[in-house]
Amino acid sequence: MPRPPGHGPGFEVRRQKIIDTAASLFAQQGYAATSINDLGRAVGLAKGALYYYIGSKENLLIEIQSRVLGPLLARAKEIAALDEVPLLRLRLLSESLLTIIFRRLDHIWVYEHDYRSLSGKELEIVLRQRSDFEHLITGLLTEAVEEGTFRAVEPHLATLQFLNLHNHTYQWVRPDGSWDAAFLSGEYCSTLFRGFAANVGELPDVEALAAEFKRARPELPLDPEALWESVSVAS
Amino acid sequence: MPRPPGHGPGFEVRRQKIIDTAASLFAQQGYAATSINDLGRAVGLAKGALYYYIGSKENLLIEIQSRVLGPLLARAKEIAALDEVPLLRLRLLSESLLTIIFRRLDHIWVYEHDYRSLSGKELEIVLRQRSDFEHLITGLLTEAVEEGTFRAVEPHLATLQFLNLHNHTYQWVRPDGSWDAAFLSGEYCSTLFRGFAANVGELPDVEALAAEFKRARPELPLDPEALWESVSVAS
Amino acid sequence: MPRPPGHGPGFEVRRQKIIDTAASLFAQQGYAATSINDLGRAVGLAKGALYYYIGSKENLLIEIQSRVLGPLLARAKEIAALDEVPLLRLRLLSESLLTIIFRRLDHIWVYEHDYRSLSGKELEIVLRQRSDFEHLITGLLTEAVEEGTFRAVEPHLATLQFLNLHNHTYQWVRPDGSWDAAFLSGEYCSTLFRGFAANVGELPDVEALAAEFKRARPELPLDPEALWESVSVAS
Amino acid sequence: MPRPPGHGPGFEVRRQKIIDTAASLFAQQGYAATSINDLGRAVGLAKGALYYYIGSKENLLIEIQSRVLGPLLARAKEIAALDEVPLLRLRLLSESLLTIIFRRLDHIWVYEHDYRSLSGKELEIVLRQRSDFEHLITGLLTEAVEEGTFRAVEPHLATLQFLNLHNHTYQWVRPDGSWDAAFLSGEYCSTLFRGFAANVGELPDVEALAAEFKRARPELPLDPEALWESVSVAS
DNA sequence: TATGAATGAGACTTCATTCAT
DNA sequence: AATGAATGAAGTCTCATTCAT
Repeated sequence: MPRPPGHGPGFEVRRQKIIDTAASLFAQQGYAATSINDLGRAVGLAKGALYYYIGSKENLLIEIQSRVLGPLLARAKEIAALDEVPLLRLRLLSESLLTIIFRRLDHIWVYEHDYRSLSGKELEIVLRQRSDFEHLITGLLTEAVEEGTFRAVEPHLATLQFLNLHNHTYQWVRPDGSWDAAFLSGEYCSTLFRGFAANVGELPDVEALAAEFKRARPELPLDPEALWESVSVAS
Repeated sequence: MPRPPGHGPGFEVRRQKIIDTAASLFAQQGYAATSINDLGRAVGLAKGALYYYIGSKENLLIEIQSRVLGPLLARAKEIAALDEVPLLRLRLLSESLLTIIFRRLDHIWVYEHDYRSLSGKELEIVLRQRSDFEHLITGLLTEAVEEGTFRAVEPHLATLQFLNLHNHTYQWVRPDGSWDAAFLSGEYCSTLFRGFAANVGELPDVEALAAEFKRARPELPLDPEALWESVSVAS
Repeated sequence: MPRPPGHGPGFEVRRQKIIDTAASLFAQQGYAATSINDLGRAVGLAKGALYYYIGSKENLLIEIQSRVLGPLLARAKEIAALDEVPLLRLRLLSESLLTIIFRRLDHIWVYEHDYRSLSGKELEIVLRQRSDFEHLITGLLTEAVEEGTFRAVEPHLATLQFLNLHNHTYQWVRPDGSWDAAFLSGEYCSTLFRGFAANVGELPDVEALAAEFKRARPELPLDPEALWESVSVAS
Repeated sequence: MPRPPGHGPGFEVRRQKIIDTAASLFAQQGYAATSINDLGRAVGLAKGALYYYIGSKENLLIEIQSRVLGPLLARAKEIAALDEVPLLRLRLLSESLLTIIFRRLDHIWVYEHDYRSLSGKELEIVLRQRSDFEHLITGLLTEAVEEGTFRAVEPHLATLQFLNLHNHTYQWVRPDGSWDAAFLSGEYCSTLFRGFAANVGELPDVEALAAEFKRARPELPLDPEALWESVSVAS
């Protein structure tokens, strides 16, 4: 959502910093409870100048949502399309999701908490993207059932369990704590895969596969840092 | 936070109805986005009269929080104290939690979403109660590990998985859908217990135990209706 | 446009006074240049209370427009339907229009000046009503041409001349000056009727007819006071 | 209000174009409702540069007013001083006025609508010029009465009728419609002259006189184009 | 018990204007 | 000659709360 033409080189940089600050404030106090004045104070800019950068308060919310959903969906699609067993792809997708949660906890707070503050059209877009993400997971789970790795769990309900487990993490996680995204992903997947398994003894060693994959394909979609940066600055 | 003495008999009844309505509105639009005017319109009372009943807007939030946490904690303590195997107690606790979620989805929305709108002291109380609830679960999970039913999962992390799975349910559940609390509890516990099991083949048949328990002890803590009503009206 | 139910008896009275004051301020400074604060100061009410009465600033404009157009159109329809010669009806209509202009010069200023500040739907309504008014005049002028009293003037252009002459009056008229609506109407009609006449010598003595009509039918549509009051207070 | 000396040759040209654009925008949306940003977008100039040319927003209004009043008054004085019968001079003046209205409808809208947005001193100047214009007309009408062509109409009231008829035209006229300034002038003057005539049968054939005058003196004050251009660019 | 009326702070946003570069 | 950036006042409107009746 680039601003009208005719902006200096510093514009976009500063704009991104303002959105960063907004995400942080919204995460702490909530979108509705954060005033434009608060934001202005936090970034050291008068209200007028603020609007020069942001357009509107709701715009900030939109930007934050797309900062989360953009990289997430892009990454998820890449992973889902890999030529690997479904469990590995689920494991990679889990780690990507948790990585973003760890990396931008404030964005995730806003994403999870305040998406309903969006107005009609923007809300639709966000909801559709969320739905797209869900369907990718459902697809992978269905594959795992069909190939016999998982017992006959209902794919939709299994998807919801996958999402519950991951998406609620933002409520308590501390990015600087002793657990990181890779570890948590291993734990979550361990629980889910055993829980869904047709036969626990026959489950592939997903952690080994994931380690191998990361070693063999270090460039690709496994470092969320690069993707996040690229998307958020360009958005 | 009951009103000073000297109120007619209808006072408390009407007050509870107002809180019900408030919970519904807050759940739909969010606490911050719901005005006292909205509430007045919804209950058919002018603002002056409304304040006679509610004291303040934040008061409503406090009431709603305690309506959820009161019965939940009371129930959970009863269940944790039962003389049954840990897995059955976890299963009963799971169903209680989900039952409340199904029964009072609007309260849960507010509970999950807007607890951070509380001011210092009230927030502390809520957070402590939440922590108490967590510890009950951690205790049961620890028991299951110690008796060898579960493998050596880290109890705290296992607790968080249990809570993630249950607490995020409010985001998508439809109380009038095809799934009920008992079914969902069975599914969640199936996933978690298999996921945590030391040996899946040796897991007790928790569903059978739960059915037997409900048959043998129909009166006590398994019908959340009675408890909810008693607590919410008296609170 | 009555306010939501549940207002005391003084509400409507005060509301009308506020609209009066608004019309006066808008007439002096223009709609866009008059702030709600100005209005609040003028009526001695804080902003909050003001909005309790007015709903929105644009609402004031709508009310003022309808205060003018309501009585005007009602009166004009009555007059056009009278069983009198076209020239008398035109003369009566002229006097009604000028009477309203004299009586509520501030409303007319707003009506003529700021109708374009209305938003889409409300603007449409006003424009349609204006158009209805025009068509009544066109009808009467056409009658006068067809019966041979007027020469073959183009009715549309004749209508526009009638309206130009009357509607621009608000720009300079002083209600407390030496001319009143009846006099000015006589002058305007004298100019127009002679100007349009097929044969000036054969024109009826419209002033005599008007005097006779007022004497014979004093109750009906010739005293704008009553109509104005009734409409404006009830609106 | 020319800028301080030391401007390049293109300065004045560009400045005039900006005022043109401003007149167009003010006419469409009103002076108060048009922002400097709107103007900047319309002329393709950033705000800083805009201020280099315009000085202030009110300045634009002043320029537009004087663009209308300058040529109008100059022309009117020339015409009033002609050695022709009063009715011809009135007819020529009418056509000049309507020609300007047709030619620069947007300027006229601003002129008629927003002159009250001027501050004290500038407003005075405009009002005096308007008054000067009126007096020229009053003079001609008085002549016509004194020479017996017109009946004993009150010159001031007759002037106001003349002005009402002409000045309200901007409200509905379409410059690209089927009527042009000459035609409309003929119609208006026909109505007024017959309306004011002492004896309609003895009125001179003003249309013939006007045609003759235009043929005999094509160079002078009858083509408003030249005058407009000269005045507006030099102002 | 209940109401309508009033308040004043504060919300989001726009805008004319200035100025360093 | 021109720009992008910044300001601060002011604008419209909402809202939790209070209070006389």
